Amino acid sequence: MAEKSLKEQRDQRISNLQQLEEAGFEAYPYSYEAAAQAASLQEKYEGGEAGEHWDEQVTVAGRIMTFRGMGKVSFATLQDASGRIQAFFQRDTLEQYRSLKKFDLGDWIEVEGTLFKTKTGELTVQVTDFRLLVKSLRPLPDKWHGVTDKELRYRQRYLDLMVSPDTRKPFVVRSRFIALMRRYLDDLGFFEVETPVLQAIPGGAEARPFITHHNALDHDFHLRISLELYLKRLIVGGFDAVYEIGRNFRNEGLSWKHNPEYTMMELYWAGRDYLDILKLVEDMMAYILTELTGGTRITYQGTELNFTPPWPRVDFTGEVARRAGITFDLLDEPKLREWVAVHLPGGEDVPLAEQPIGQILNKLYDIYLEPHLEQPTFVMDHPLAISPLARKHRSREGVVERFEPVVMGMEIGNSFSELNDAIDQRERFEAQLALREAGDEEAHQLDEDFLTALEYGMPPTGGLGLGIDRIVMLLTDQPSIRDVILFPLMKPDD
RNA sequence: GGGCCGUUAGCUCAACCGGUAGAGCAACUGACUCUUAAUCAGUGGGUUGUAGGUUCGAGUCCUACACGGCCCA
Repeated sequence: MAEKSLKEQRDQRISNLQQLEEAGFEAYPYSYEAAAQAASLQEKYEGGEAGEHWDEQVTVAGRIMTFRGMGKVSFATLQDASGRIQAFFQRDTLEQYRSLKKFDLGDWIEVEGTLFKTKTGELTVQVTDFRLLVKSLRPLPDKWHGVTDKELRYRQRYLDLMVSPDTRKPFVVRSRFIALMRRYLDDLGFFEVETPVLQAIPGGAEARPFITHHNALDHDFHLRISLELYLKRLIVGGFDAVYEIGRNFRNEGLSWKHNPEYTMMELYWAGRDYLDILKLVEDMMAYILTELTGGTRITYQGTELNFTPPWPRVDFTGEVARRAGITFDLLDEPKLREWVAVHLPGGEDVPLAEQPIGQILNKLYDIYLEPHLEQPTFVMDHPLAISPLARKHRSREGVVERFEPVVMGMEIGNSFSELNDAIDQRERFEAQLALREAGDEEAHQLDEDFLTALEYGMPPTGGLGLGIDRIVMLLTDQPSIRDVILFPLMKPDD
Protein backbone atom coordinates (compact mmCIF):
# COMPACT_ATOMS: atom_id res chain seq x y z
CA MET A 1 0.00 0.00 0.00
CA ALA A 2 1.02 3.55 -0.66
CA GLU A 3 1.42 5.02 2.76
CA LYS A 4 3.89 7.81 2.40
CA SER A 5 1.33 10.55 2.71
CA LEU A 6 -0.24 8.90 5.74
CA LYS A 7 3.16 8.31 7.31
CA GLU A 8 4.10 11.94 6.81
CA GLN A 9 0.93 13.13 8.48
CA ARG A 10 1.36 10.68 11.33
CA ASP A 11 5.00 11.69 11.86
CA GLN A 12 3.93 15.32 11.83
CA ARG A 13 1.35 14.69 14.53
CA ILE A 14 3.82 12.79 16.72
CA SER A 15 6.22 15.70 16.35
CA ASN A 16 3.43 18.13 17.27
CA LEU A 17 2.73 16.08 20.38
CA GLN A 18 6.38 16.27 21.43
CA GLN A 19 6.37 20.02 20.92
CA LEU A 20 3.24 20.37 23.02
CA GLU A 21 4.93 18.40 25.80
CA GLU A 22 7.93 20.71 25.57
CA ALA A 23 5.56 23.65 25.87
CA GLY A 24 4.26 22.21 29.13
CA PHE A 25 1.18 20.27 28.03
CA GLU A 26 0.56 16.90 29.65
CA ALA A 27 0.49 14.41 26.77
CA TYR A 28 -1.88 11.82 28.18
CA PRO A 29 -3.78 13.15 31.20
CA TYR A 30 -5.60 10.51 33.25
CA SER A 31 -9.01 12.09 33.52
CA TYR A 32 -11.04 15.13 32.71
CA GLU A 33 -14.14 16.74 34.06
CA ALA A 34 -16.36 18.11 31.38
CA ALA A 35 -18.68 20.18 33.54
CA ALA A 36 -20.97 20.86 30.60
CA GLN A 37 -22.02 19.05 27.47
CA ALA A 38 -22.28 20.81 24.15
CA ALA A 39 -25.95 20.00 23.57
CA SER A 40 -27.12 21.11 27.01
CA LEU A 41 -25.28 24.45 26.63
CA GLN A 42 -26.80 24.94 23.18
CA GLU A 43 -30.22 24.33 24.65
CA LYS A 44 -29.69 26.55 27.69
CA TYR A 45 -28.57 29.58 25.68
CA GLU A 46 -30.82 29.05 22.69
CA GLY A 47 -32.62 32.32 23.29
CA GLY A 48 -29.51 34.50 23.51
CA GLU A 49 -28.83 37.23 21.02
CA ALA A 50 -25.85 37.78 18.77
CA GLY A 51 -23.16 39.65 20.66
CA GLU A 52 -24.50 38.71 24.08
CA HIS A 53 -21.98 37.61 26.76
CA TRP A 54 -22.61 35.58 29.91
CA ASP A 55 -20.61 35.27 33.12
CA GLU A 56 -21.05 31.54 33.70
CA GLN A 57 -17.74 29.68 33.71
CA VAL A 58 -17.94 26.50 31.65
CA THR A 59 -15.64 23.59 30.96
CA VAL A 60 -16.16 21.64 27.76
CA ALA A 61 -14.19 18.69 26.44
CA GLY A 62 -14.38 17.36 22.93
CA ARG A 63 -12.72 16.37 19.71
CA ILE A 64 -11.53 19.15 17.42
CA MET A 65 -13.56 18.68 14.24
CA THR A 66 -12.77 21.91 12.41
CA PHE A 67 -10.25 24.67 13.02
CA ARG A 68 -10.19 28.17 11.57
CA GLY A 69 -7.09 30.18 12.39
CA MET A 70 -7.25 33.87 11.54
CA GLY A 71 -3.96 35.16 12.83
CA LYS A 72 -4.52 36.66 16.25
CA VAL A 73 -7.78 34.75 16.83
CA SER A 74 -8.91 31.22 16.05
CA PHE A 75 -12.13 29.23 16.09
CA ALA A 76 -12.47 25.51 16.64
CA THR A 77 -15.52 23.28 16.61
CA LEU A 78 -15.50 20.75 19.44
CA GLN A 79 -17.58 17.59 19.35
CA ASP A 80 -18.52 15.65 22.45
CA ALA A 81 -20.95 12.77 22.93
CA SER A 82 -23.91 15.15 22.87
CA GLY A 83 -23.09 17.44 19.96
CA ARG A 84 -20.91 20.32 18.92
CA ILE A 85 -19.92 23.71 20.26
CA GLN A 86 -17.55 26.37 19.00
CA ALA A 87 -14.50 27.60 20.91
CA PHE A 88 -12.87 31.01 20.41
CA PHE A 89 -9.19 31.59 21.12
CA GLN A 90 -7.59 35.06 21.31
CA ARG A 91 -3.85 35.72 21.32
CA ASP A 92 -4.25 38.76 23.56
CA THR A 93 -5.73 36.70 26.40
CA LEU A 94 -4.04 33.32 26.03
CA GLU A 95 -0.45 32.73 27.06
CA GLN A 96 -0.30 29.46 25.14
CA TYR A 97 -1.95 30.81 22.00
CA ARG A 98 1.05 29.91 19.84
CA SER A 99 0.76 26.24 20.84
CA LEU A 100 -2.60 26.02 19.11
CA LYS A 101 -0.70 25.46 15.89
CA LYS A 102 0.45 22.12 17.27
CA PHE A 103 -3.09 20.89 17.81
CA ASP A 104 -4.53 18.84 14.98
CA LEU A 105 -7.99 17.96 13.76
CA GLY A 106 -9.11 14.95 15.73
CA ASP A 107 -7.32 15.85 18.97
CA TRP A 108 -9.35 15.93 22.16
CA ILE A 109 -9.06 19.11 24.15
CA GLU A 110 -10.67 20.62 27.20
CA VAL A 111 -11.45 24.32 27.24
CA GLU A 112 -12.49 26.62 30.06
CA GLY A 113 -14.08 30.00 29.65
CA THR A 114 -17.27 31.98 29.43
CA LEU A 115 -19.98 31.86 26.84
CA PHE A 116 -20.98 34.41 24.25
CA LYS A 117 -22.76 34.55 20.94
CA THR A 118 -20.81 35.64 17.90
CA LYS A 119 -22.15 38.29 15.61
CA THR A 120 -23.65 35.52 13.50
CA GLY A 121 -25.36 34.13 16.60
CA GLU A 122 -23.28 31.02 17.21
CA LEU A 123 -22.88 30.01 20.85
CA THR A 124 -19.14 30.04 21.56
CA VAL A 125 -16.79 29.48 24.47
CA GLN A 126 -14.46 32.46 25.00
CA VAL A 127 -11.50 30.33 26.02
CA THR A 128 -9.46 31.39 29.05
CA ASP A 129 -7.54 28.13 29.42
CA PHE A 130 -7.19 24.89 27.49
CA ARG A 131 -5.37 21.59 27.69
CA LEU A 132 -4.74 18.50 25.61
CA LEU A 133 -6.70 15.37 26.53
CA VAL A 134 -5.34 13.06 23.85
CA LYS A 135 -3.62 13.45 20.51
CA SER A 136 -5.01 11.90 17.36
CA LEU A 137 -2.15 10.43 15.35
CA ARG A 138 -4.17 9.95 12.21
CA PRO A 139 -6.00 12.41 9.95
CA LEU A 140 -9.79 12.48 10.14
CA PRO A 141 -11.89 11.42 7.16
CA ASP A 142 -13.17 14.16 4.86
CA LYS A 143 -14.90 16.69 7.09
CA TRP A 144 -17.66 17.32 4.58
CA HIS A 145 -18.36 13.96 2.97
CA GLY A 146 -17.45 11.76 5.92
CA VAL A 147 -16.89 8.09 5.15
CA THR A 148 -18.93 6.93 2.16
CA ASP A 149 -17.11 3.71 1.38
CA LYS A 150 -19.40 1.08 2.89
CA GLU A 151 -16.58 -1.30 3.53
CA LEU A 152 -14.73 1.33 5.52
CA ARG A 153 -17.90 2.30 7.37
CA TYR A 154 -18.42 -1.26 8.58
CA ARG A 155 -14.80 -2.12 9.26
CA GLN A 156 -14.00 1.16 11.01
CA ARG A 157 -17.40 2.06 12.39
CA TYR A 158 -15.77 4.45 14.88
CA LEU A 159 -14.74 6.70 11.99
CA ASP A 160 -18.24 6.69 10.60
CA LEU A 161 -19.66 7.54 14.03
CA MET A 162 -17.05 10.23 14.60
CA VAL A 163 -17.62 12.20 11.43
CA SER A 164 -21.27 11.38 10.72
CA PRO A 165 -23.23 11.75 13.94
CA ASP A 166 -26.41 10.55 12.18
CA THR A 167 -24.86 7.10 12.03
CA ARG A 168 -25.56 6.87 15.73
CA LYS A 169 -29.34 7.28 15.41
CA PRO A 170 -30.31 3.71 14.52
CA PHE A 171 -28.21 2.45 17.41
CA VAL A 172 -29.88 4.83 19.84
CA VAL A 173 -33.28 3.58 18.66
CA ARG A 174 -32.01 0.03 18.99
CA SER A 175 -31.06 0.62 22.59
CA ARG A 176 -34.38 2.29 23.40
CA PHE A 177 -36.33 -0.47 21.67
CA ILE A 178 -34.66 -3.13 23.80
CA ALA A 179 -35.14 -1.07 26.95
CA LEU A 180 -38.85 -0.65 26.20
CA MET A 181 -39.25 -4.34 25.43
CA ARG A 182 -37.66 -5.19 28.78
CA ARG A 183 -39.94 -2.75 30.55
CA TYR A 184 -43.01 -4.22 28.86
CA LEU A 185 -42.09 -7.81 29.71
CA ASP A 186 -40.96 -7.01 33.24
CA ASP A 187 -44.26 -5.23 33.88
CA LEU A 188 -46.10 -8.39 32.82
CA GLY A 189 -44.14 -10.33 35.41
CA PHE A 190 -41.58 -11.93 33.12
CA PHE A 191 -38.23 -12.94 34.54
CA GLU A 192 -35.09 -12.31 32.50
CA VAL A 193 -32.60 -15.16 32.35
CA GLU A 194 -29.40 -16.17 30.62
CA THR A 195 -28.83 -19.60 29.11
CA PRO A 196 -25.74 -21.20 27.55
CA VAL A 197 -24.22 -19.94 24.34
CA LEU A 198 -21.91 -22.95 24.21
CA GLN A 199 -24.04 -26.01 23.67
CA ALA A 200 -23.15 -29.66 23.13
CA ILE A 201 -26.22 -30.12 20.91
CA PRO A 202 -27.40 -26.94 19.18
CA GLY A 203 -31.17 -27.07 19.04
CA GLY A 204 -34.34 -25.09 18.63
CA ALA A 205 -33.98 -24.18 14.98
CA GLU A 206 -33.05 -25.46 11.57
CA ALA A 207 -29.62 -24.01 10.94
CA ARG A 208 -26.00 -24.93 10.59
CA PRO A 209 -24.03 -24.09 13.72
CA PHE A 210 -20.55 -22.76 14.35
CA ILE A 211 -18.32 -25.31 16.03
CA THR A 212 -15.72 -24.59 18.66
CA HIS A 213 -13.60 -26.64 21.02
CA HIS A 214 -13.26 -26.68 24.77
CA ASN A 215 -9.71 -27.66 25.61
CA ALA A 216 -10.01 -28.74 29.24
CA LEU A 217 -12.94 -31.02 28.50
CA ASP A 218 -11.49 -31.91 25.10
CA HIS A 219 -14.94 -31.68 23.57
CA ASP A 220 -16.47 -29.81 20.65
CA PHE A 221 -19.24 -27.38 21.45
CA HIS A 222 -21.51 -25.34 19.22
CA LEU A 223 -22.54 -21.73 19.43
CA ARG A 224 -26.27 -21.68 19.96
CA ILE A 225 -28.60 -21.30 17.00
CA SER A 226 -31.60 -20.56 19.20
CA LEU A 227 -32.53 -19.99 22.83
CA GLU A 228 -35.53 -22.28 22.79
CA LEU A 229 -34.64 -25.60 24.38
CA TYR A 230 -32.96 -24.18 27.48
CA LEU A 231 -35.77 -21.72 28.14
CA LYS A 232 -38.25 -24.58 27.97
CA ARG A 233 -36.17 -26.46 30.53
CA LEU A 234 -36.75 -23.48 32.82
CA ILE A 235 -40.52 -23.79 32.39
CA VAL A 236 -40.14 -27.44 33.37
CA GLY A 237 -38.17 -26.21 36.37
CA GLY A 238 -41.07 -24.10 37.53
CA PHE A 239 -40.63 -20.62 36.12
CA ASP A 240 -43.86 -19.53 34.52
CA ALA A 241 -42.75 -16.55 32.47
CA VAL A 242 -39.16 -16.20 31.27
CA TYR A 243 -37.39 -14.33 28.53
CA GLU A 244 -33.87 -13.91 27.25
CA ILE A 245 -32.35 -11.36 24.93
CA GLY A 246 -29.27 -12.83 23.38
CA ARG A 247 -27.12 -13.52 20.42
CA ASN A 248 -27.71 -16.45 18.08
CA PHE A 249 -25.14 -17.71 15.64
CA ARG A 250 -25.98 -19.32 12.35
CA ASN A 251 -23.36 -20.56 9.97
CA GLU A 252 -25.03 -19.22 6.87
CA GLY A 253 -24.58 -16.64 4.16
CA LEU A 254 -24.96 -12.89 4.50
CA SER A 255 -27.67 -10.74 2.98
CA TRP A 256 -29.58 -7.54 3.60
CA LYS A 257 -31.56 -9.47 6.22
CA HIS A 258 -28.99 -11.98 7.49
CA ASN A 259 -25.94 -11.54 9.66
CA PRO A 260 -24.33 -14.72 11.04
CA GLU A 261 -24.67 -13.40 14.58
CA TYR A 262 -27.88 -11.65 15.41
CA THR A 263 -29.98 -10.81 18.42
CA MET A 264 -33.11 -12.63 19.41
CA MET A 265 -35.63 -12.14 22.17
CA GLU A 266 -37.33 -15.37 23.19
CA LEU A 267 -40.03 -15.72 25.80
CA TYR A 268 -41.99 -18.63 27.25
CA TRP A 269 -45.23 -18.14 29.11
CA ALA A 270 -46.82 -21.02 30.98
CA GLY A 271 -50.57 -21.40 30.82
CA ARG A 272 -50.82 -19.56 27.51
CA ASP A 273 -51.22 -20.69 23.94
CA TYR A 274 -50.08 -19.18 20.68
CA LEU A 275 -53.12 -16.92 20.36
CA ASP A 276 -52.28 -15.34 23.71
CA ILE A 277 -48.75 -14.80 22.45
CA LEU A 278 -50.07 -13.29 19.23
CA LYS A 279 -51.94 -10.69 21.22
CA LEU A 280 -48.82 -10.01 23.24
CA VAL A 281 -46.85 -9.34 20.04
CA GLU A 282 -49.46 -6.91 18.73
CA ASP A 283 -49.78 -5.16 22.05
CA MET A 284 -46.07 -4.98 22.82
CA MET A 285 -45.22 -3.63 19.37
CA ALA A 286 -47.98 -1.03 19.63
CA TYR A 287 -46.68 0.00 23.06
CA ILE A 288 -43.07 0.28 21.95
CA LEU A 289 -43.90 2.08 18.71
CA THR A 290 -46.09 4.55 20.53
CA GLU A 291 -43.37 5.24 23.09
CA LEU A 292 -40.79 5.69 20.33
CA THR A 293 -42.74 7.56 17.69
CA GLY A 294 -46.05 8.61 19.21
CA GLY A 295 -48.03 6.32 16.92
CA THR A 296 -48.27 2.86 15.40
CA ARG A 297 -47.46 3.74 11.80
CA ILE A 298 -43.95 4.03 10.42
CA THR A 299 -42.46 4.47 6.98
CA TYR A 300 -39.97 1.92 5.76
CA GLN A 301 -38.14 2.57 2.50
CA GLY A 302 -41.07 4.59 1.21
CA THR A 303 -43.80 2.18 2.34
CA GLU A 304 -46.10 3.13 5.19
CA LEU A 305 -46.41 0.23 7.61
CA ASN A 306 -49.39 0.05 9.94
CA PHE A 307 -48.75 -1.80 13.19
CA THR A 308 -52.11 -0.88 14.71
CA PRO A 309 -53.68 -4.03 16.22
CA PRO A 310 -55.16 -6.27 15.07
CA TRP A 311 -52.77 -7.25 12.29
CA PRO A 312 -54.16 -9.30 9.42
CA ARG A 313 -53.81 -13.07 9.69
CA VAL A 314 -53.40 -15.47 6.80
CA ASP A 315 -53.47 -19.23 6.90
CA PHE A 316 -50.16 -20.78 5.83
CA THR A 317 -51.48 -23.62 3.69
CA GLY A 318 -54.53 -21.80 2.40
CA GLU A 319 -52.66 -18.63 1.46
CA VAL A 320 -49.70 -20.40 -0.15
CA ALA A 321 -52.11 -22.46 -2.22
CA ARG A 322 -54.18 -19.43 -3.18
CA ARG A 323 -51.19 -17.39 -4.28
CA ALA A 324 -49.60 -20.29 -6.12
CA GLY A 325 -52.87 -21.02 -7.92
CA ILE A 326 -53.15 -24.46 -6.31
CA THR A 327 -56.78 -25.61 -6.09
CA PHE A 328 -56.31 -28.79 -4.06
CA ASP A 329 -55.32 -29.14 -0.38
CA LEU A 330 -51.69 -28.12 -0.07
CA LEU A 331 -51.15 -31.00 2.34
CA ASP A 332 -52.22 -33.59 -0.22
CA GLU A 333 -48.67 -34.79 -0.73
CA PRO A 334 -49.01 -36.86 -3.94
CA LYS A 335 -50.93 -34.09 -5.68
CA LEU A 336 -48.52 -31.46 -4.43
CA ARG A 337 -45.49 -33.38 -5.72
CA GLU A 338 -47.17 -33.70 -9.13
CA TRP A 339 -47.90 -29.99 -9.18
CA VAL A 340 -44.33 -29.09 -8.19
CA ALA A 341 -42.90 -31.39 -10.85
CA VAL A 342 -44.82 -29.41 -13.45
CA HIS A 343 -44.57 -25.88 -12.08
CA LEU A 344 -41.17 -25.89 -10.34
CA PRO A 345 -39.09 -28.39 -12.28
CA GLY A 346 -35.78 -27.04 -10.97
CA GLY A 347 -33.81 -28.25 -7.98
CA GLU A 348 -30.19 -28.41 -7.08
CA ASP A 349 -29.09 -32.03 -7.00
CA VAL A 350 -32.53 -33.55 -6.70
CA PRO A 351 -35.62 -32.10 -8.42
CA LEU A 352 -37.68 -30.18 -5.91
CA ALA A 353 -40.64 -32.51 -6.43
CA GLU A 354 -38.57 -35.40 -5.08
CA GLN A 355 -37.19 -33.61 -2.05
CA PRO A 356 -38.56 -34.09 1.48
CA ILE A 357 -42.02 -32.57 1.88
CA GLY A 358 -40.70 -30.01 4.35
CA GLN A 359 -38.30 -28.63 1.74
CA ILE A 360 -41.12 -28.35 -0.77
CA LEU A 361 -43.42 -26.52 1.64
CA ASN A 362 -40.67 -24.13 2.72
CA LYS A 363 -39.83 -23.42 -0.89
CA LEU A 364 -43.42 -22.70 -1.83
CA TYR A 365 -43.72 -20.38 1.16
CA ASP A 366 -40.48 -18.61 0.23
CA ILE A 367 -41.62 -18.13 -3.36
CA TYR A 368 -45.35 -17.44 -3.14
CA LEU A 369 -46.04 -15.95 0.26
CA GLU A 370 -43.32 -14.44 2.43
CA PRO A 371 -41.76 -11.98 -0.04
CA HIS A 372 -45.18 -10.57 -0.94
CA LEU A 373 -46.26 -9.65 2.57
CA GLU A 374 -45.44 -6.01 3.22
CA GLN A 375 -47.79 -4.92 5.99
CA PRO A 376 -47.41 -6.58 9.40
CA THR A 377 -49.15 -9.94 8.96
CA PHE A 378 -49.40 -13.13 10.96
CA VAL A 379 -48.89 -16.28 8.94
CA MET A 380 -50.84 -18.89 10.89
CA ASP A 381 -50.84 -22.62 11.43
CA HIS A 382 -47.84 -24.02 9.60
CA PRO A 383 -47.62 -27.58 8.33
CA LEU A 384 -46.57 -30.14 10.92
CA ALA A 385 -43.69 -31.29 8.72
CA ILE A 386 -41.83 -28.01 9.10
CA SER A 387 -42.64 -27.41 12.77
CA PRO A 388 -41.00 -30.09 14.92
CA LEU A 389 -41.26 -28.14 18.19
CA ALA A 390 -44.85 -26.92 17.91
CA ARG A 391 -47.88 -28.75 19.16
CA LYS A 392 -50.50 -30.12 16.82
CA HIS A 393 -53.43 -27.90 16.06
CA ARG A 394 -56.37 -28.59 18.36
CA SER A 395 -58.88 -28.88 15.51
CA ARG A 396 -57.05 -29.25 12.20
CA GLU A 397 -55.12 -32.18 10.77
CA GLY A 398 -51.58 -31.85 9.51
CA VAL A 399 -50.87 -28.39 10.90
CA VAL A 400 -49.59 -26.98 14.17
CA GLU A 401 -50.46 -24.05 16.39
CA ARG A 402 -47.87 -21.63 15.17
CA PHE A 403 -47.56 -18.14 13.73
CA GLU A 404 -44.86 -16.02 12.22
CA PRO A 405 -45.15 -12.23 12.10
CA VAL A 406 -43.94 -11.08 8.68
CA VAL A 407 -43.19 -7.48 7.65
CA MET A 408 -41.71 -6.27 4.36
CA GLY A 409 -41.04 -9.85 3.32
CA MET A 410 -39.04 -10.48 6.47
CA GLU A 411 -39.86 -13.03 9.11
CA ILE A 412 -39.50 -11.01 12.29
CA GLY A 413 -40.55 -13.76 14.69
CA ASN A 414 -41.91 -17.21 15.32
CA SER A 415 -44.32 -18.53 17.93
CA PHE A 416 -45.94 -21.80 18.94
CA SER A 417 -48.19 -23.40 21.37
CA GLU A 418 -45.19 -25.36 22.58
CA LEU A 419 -45.10 -29.08 22.14
CA ASN A 420 -45.16 -30.59 25.64
CA ASP A 421 -46.01 -34.19 24.77
CA ALA A 422 -42.65 -35.86 25.35
CA ILE A 423 -43.56 -38.92 23.32
CA ASP A 424 -44.73 -36.86 20.35
CA GLN A 425 -41.58 -34.71 20.68
CA ARG A 426 -39.41 -37.83 20.52
CA GLU A 427 -41.18 -38.93 17.33
CA ARG A 428 -40.67 -35.48 15.79
CA PHE A 429 -36.98 -35.59 16.62
CA GLU A 430 -36.72 -39.05 15.11
CA ALA A 431 -38.31 -37.78 11.90
CA GLN A 432 -35.78 -34.95 11.89
CA LEU A 433 -33.00 -37.44 12.47
CA ALA A 434 -34.11 -39.38 9.41
CA LEU A 435 -33.91 -36.17 7.33
CA ARG A 436 -30.51 -35.52 8.78
CA GLU A 437 -29.29 -38.94 7.82
CA ALA A 438 -30.66 -38.32 4.33
CA GLY A 439 -28.34 -35.35 4.06
CA ASP A 440 -30.24 -32.37 5.48
CA GLU A 441 -27.57 -30.70 7.59
CA GLU A 442 -30.07 -28.21 8.96
CA ALA A 443 -32.49 -30.80 10.35
CA HIS A 444 -32.87 -30.81 14.13
CA GLN A 445 -30.64 -33.00 16.24
CA LEU A 446 -32.08 -35.25 18.90
CA ASP A 447 -31.46 -33.70 22.29
CA GLU A 448 -31.93 -36.52 24.80
CA ASP A 449 -31.47 -34.26 27.80
CA PHE A 450 -34.21 -31.96 26.57
CA LEU A 451 -36.52 -34.96 26.10
CA THR A 452 -35.75 -36.05 29.65
CA ALA A 453 -36.77 -32.60 30.87
CA LEU A 454 -40.01 -32.79 28.87
CA GLU A 455 -40.76 -36.19 30.38
CA TYR A 456 -40.92 -34.57 33.81
CA GLY A 457 -43.77 -32.49 32.42
CA MET A 458 -43.81 -29.00 30.93
CA PRO A 459 -47.13 -27.32 31.57
CA PRO A 460 -49.00 -25.90 28.56
CA THR A 461 -46.86 -23.03 27.35
CA GLY A 462 -46.82 -20.43 24.63
CA GLY A 463 -43.43 -19.37 23.22
CA LEU A 464 -42.09 -16.62 21.01
CA GLY A 465 -38.90 -15.54 19.32
CA LEU A 466 -38.43 -12.05 17.86
CA GLY A 467 -35.59 -10.94 15.59
CA ILE A 468 -34.44 -7.71 17.17
CA ASP A 469 -32.15 -6.58 14.35
CA ARG A 470 -34.87 -6.85 11.73
CA ILE A 471 -37.39 -4.98 13.82
CA VAL A 472 -34.82 -2.23 14.40
CA MET A 473 -34.28 -2.06 10.63
CA LEU A 474 -37.98 -1.33 10.23
CA LEU A 475 -38.04 1.21 13.06
CA THR A 476 -35.04 3.10 11.74
CA ASP A 477 -35.77 2.80 8.01
CA GLN A 478 -32.44 1.10 7.32
CA PRO A 479 -32.20 -1.01 4.15
CA SER A 480 -29.64 -3.48 5.49
CA ILE A 481 -29.22 -5.41 8.73
CA ARG A 482 -25.61 -4.25 8.66
CA ASP A 483 -26.78 -0.71 9.30
CA VAL A 484 -28.28 -1.70 12.65
CA ILE A 485 -25.35 -3.85 13.79
CA LEU A 486 -22.41 -1.75 14.94
CA PHE A 487 -19.78 -4.21 13.77
CA PRO A 488 -21.27 -6.56 11.16
CA LEU A 489 -19.31 -9.66 10.25
CA MET A 490 -16.62 -8.93 7.65
CA LYS A 491 -14.01 -11.11 6.09
CA PRO A 492 -10.58 -10.03 7.32
CA ASP A 493 -8.97 -7.98 4.60
CA ASP A 494 -5.33 -8.92 5.09
C1' G B 1 -23.37 -20.72 -6.04
C1' G B 2 -24.58 -17.18 -10.53
C1' G B 3 -24.85 -12.12 -12.74
C1' C B 4 -23.72 -6.91 -12.68
C1' C B 5 -20.84 -2.96 -10.53
C1' G B 6 -16.77 -1.04 -7.65
C1' U B 7 -11.42 -0.81 -5.71
C1' U B 8 -6.87 5.73 -8.19
C1' A B 9 -3.20 10.42 -2.43
C1' G B 10 -5.14 9.79 4.75
C1' C B 11 -10.66 11.10 3.08
C1' U B 12 -14.19 12.45 -1.15
C1' C B 13 -13.76 12.05 -6.28
C1' A B 14 -11.72 13.13 -11.73
C1' A B 15 -8.70 11.24 -15.82
C1' C B 16 -12.37 11.47 -23.60
C1' C B 17 -10.58 6.40 -28.57
C1' G B 18 -4.85 3.02 -24.89
C1' G B 19 -0.55 8.40 -25.14
C1' U B 20 3.56 12.39 -19.21
C1' A B 21 -2.15 10.32 -13.14
C1' G B 22 -5.40 15.57 -11.46
C1' A B 23 -8.80 18.42 -8.04
C1' G B 24 -11.14 19.54 -3.22
C1' C B 25 -10.50 18.44 1.88
C1' A B 26 -6.46 16.91 5.16
C1' A B 27 -0.81 18.01 5.72
C1' C B 28 3.37 21.72 5.28
C1' U B 29 5.17 27.34 4.70
C1' G B 30 3.26 32.27 4.91
C1' A B 31 -0.85 36.30 5.47
C1' C B 32 -5.19 37.45 8.29
C1' U B 33 -8.86 39.97 15.47
C1' C B 34 -16.18 37.27 14.50
C1' U B 35 -14.84 32.57 11.38
C1' U B 36 -18.06 28.37 10.79
C1' A B 37 -17.10 23.45 4.28
C1' A B 38 -13.32 30.47 6.65
C1' U B 39 -10.44 32.94 2.85
C1' C B 40 -5.84 34.13 0.03
C1' A B 41 -0.62 32.81 -1.87
C1' G B 42 2.79 28.86 -2.26
C1' U B 43 4.80 23.48 -1.29
C1' G B 44 5.03 18.28 -0.65
C1' G B 45 2.29 13.72 -1.08
C1' G B 46 0.77 7.97 -6.09
C1' U B 47 3.93 0.38 -7.08
C1' U B 48 -3.87 3.36 -9.78
C1' G B 49 -6.42 -3.71 -4.81
C1' U B 50 -2.82 -8.22 -6.13
C1' A B 51 -0.49 -11.36 -9.93
C1' G B 52 0.03 -12.22 -14.93
C1' G B 53 -0.97 -11.08 -20.27
C1' U B 54 -1.68 -8.01 -24.98
C1' U B 55 0.83 -3.48 -26.78
C1' C B 56 6.01 0.87 -28.96
C1' G B 57 3.04 2.46 -24.73
C1' A B 58 -2.02 0.10 -19.78
C1' G B 59 -5.48 3.60 -14.34
C1' U B 60 -7.90 2.48 -19.15
C1' C B 61 -7.99 -3.74 -22.97
C1' C B 62 -7.70 -9.40 -21.54
C1' U B 63 -7.20 -13.50 -17.63
C1' A B 64 -7.02 -15.08 -12.67
C1' C B 65 -7.32 -13.84 -7.64
C1' A B 66 -8.62 -10.71 -3.15
C1' C B 67 -12.02 -7.50 -0.71
C1' G B 68 -16.63 -4.94 -1.00
C1' G B 69 -21.65 -3.42 -2.88
C1' C B 70 -26.30 -4.53 -5.41
C1' C B 71 -29.43 -8.20 -7.61
C1' C B 72 -30.81 -13.38 -8.45
C1' A B 73 -31.56 -18.97 -7.15
